Amino acid sequence: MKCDCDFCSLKTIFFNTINPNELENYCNAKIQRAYKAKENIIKQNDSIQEFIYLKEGLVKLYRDTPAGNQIISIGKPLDFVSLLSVFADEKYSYSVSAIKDSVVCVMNLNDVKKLILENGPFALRIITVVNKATDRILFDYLDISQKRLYSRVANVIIKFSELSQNLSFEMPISRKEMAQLVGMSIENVIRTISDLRKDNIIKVYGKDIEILDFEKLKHIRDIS
Amino acid sequence: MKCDCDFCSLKTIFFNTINPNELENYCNAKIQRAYKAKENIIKQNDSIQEFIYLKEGLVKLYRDTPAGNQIISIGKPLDFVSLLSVFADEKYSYSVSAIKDSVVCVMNLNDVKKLILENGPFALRIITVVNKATDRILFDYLDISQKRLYSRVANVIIKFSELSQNLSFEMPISRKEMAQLVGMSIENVIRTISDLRKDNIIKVYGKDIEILDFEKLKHIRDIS
DNA sequence: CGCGGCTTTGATGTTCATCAAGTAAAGTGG
DNA sequence: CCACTTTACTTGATGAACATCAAAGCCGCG
Repeated sequence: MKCDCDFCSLKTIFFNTINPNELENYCNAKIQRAYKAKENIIKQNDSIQEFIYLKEGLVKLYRDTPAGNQIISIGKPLDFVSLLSVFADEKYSYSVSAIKDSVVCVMNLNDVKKLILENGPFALRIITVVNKATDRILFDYLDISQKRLYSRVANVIIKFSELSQNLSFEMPISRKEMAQLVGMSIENVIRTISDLRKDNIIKVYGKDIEILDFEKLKHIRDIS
Repeated sequence: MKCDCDFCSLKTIFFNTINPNELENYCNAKIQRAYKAKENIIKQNDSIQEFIYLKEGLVKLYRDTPAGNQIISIGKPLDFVSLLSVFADEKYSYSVSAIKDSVVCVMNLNDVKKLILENGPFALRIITVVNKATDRILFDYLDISQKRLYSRVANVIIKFSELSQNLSFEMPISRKEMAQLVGMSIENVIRTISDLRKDNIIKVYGKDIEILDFEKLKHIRDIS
């Protein structure tokens, strides 16, 4: 299934550096793939052949480690999926799977490399975008590693609230995944959520969460 | 002070993509700077104007946070110093200072960007190198965040031993800096070093460390 | 010499993981 | 559609890992 570049919101991310007649070629080479929730998009140790970005849905980037799964990042629409190590490595050092039903756009990595070789503005654009994305992941990680459970959980709740653009939203990941994301045990994640509920900062009905006191929640995220 | 490109070992890192007559121009635009130990090379929030890499010495990349200094990475010769966010951001989000007396090579960032625009192979090369470096930092961080104090300290000792290419070496950073690097308290870092000494895995005379049982130390690094 | 910073050790308390046990929810086969 | 199984979620109790506090020794430096 080819994607229709004229209506693809992703085009502007980097294709505005390509002249219109060239663009046609790349659009024809680009394909879309749809995934159901929980399906695997990339598997750790797969060889990197494609350049992938997320058009619709929600995905998680995670590593399989001896200590269990570790979630590196949550990917939103317009994020790159084959983000890290695309140009750095031969193999993926992480997996990607769909949290919600998702649609990705795929280009052959060699085509992208060819573009970098031939098109200076495109090269500069992609360096900027990829670096920005990797930086965000690294600094987010540096930030939370200094914080305690309470702040980490508050951080996750705020992020997903912002993602849904609503104070009342459905948490798209399980408690277990929240634990893997903040690097703590399931039980303590749940306990912290319960504490926030008891303090009337949030309301909880299973996966449905409503933020009652956003200022207090932000304060909890930022302290210590 | 200009650097003599013919004898600069850094030339091959990325300048092999530039043709010899062009090279002369860039070499002339490139300058060297020397720093004494503890001097600041980059300050957090400085505007990013230069592309810097380390020719000699040893540096630390760190952030000033409300919870104190946090060391992100140790930079070795041939590492990029203006590593992260060079192309992603306007301002440095971290500081760099010399641990040992150091020499850096500096290019104007606009010159590098111009090279990317005009020289495809150079662009591809620099994407690869920068990404590889950032990836290493991120994945190192993901690794140690799953490990306990014992393993983290073992990890640091091994890294500096490998850096000096000797089982017996002088730890170039203070205990405090070790604590900032592994994200734990000074006291517990010291306690762990003492434990390793008591177990006859290392010998310690202040900053001088000798690894007695390298296999056991690697095992401690890798468990949990 | 004395001051401040770095290092070290012990004692104490906090934060968190783990274990155990139970409830709710969601899938599964008859 | 219901018994059955499995998986997700929740709470409490306990112990391990780690931070913090306190005190003392060491070393360099003005």
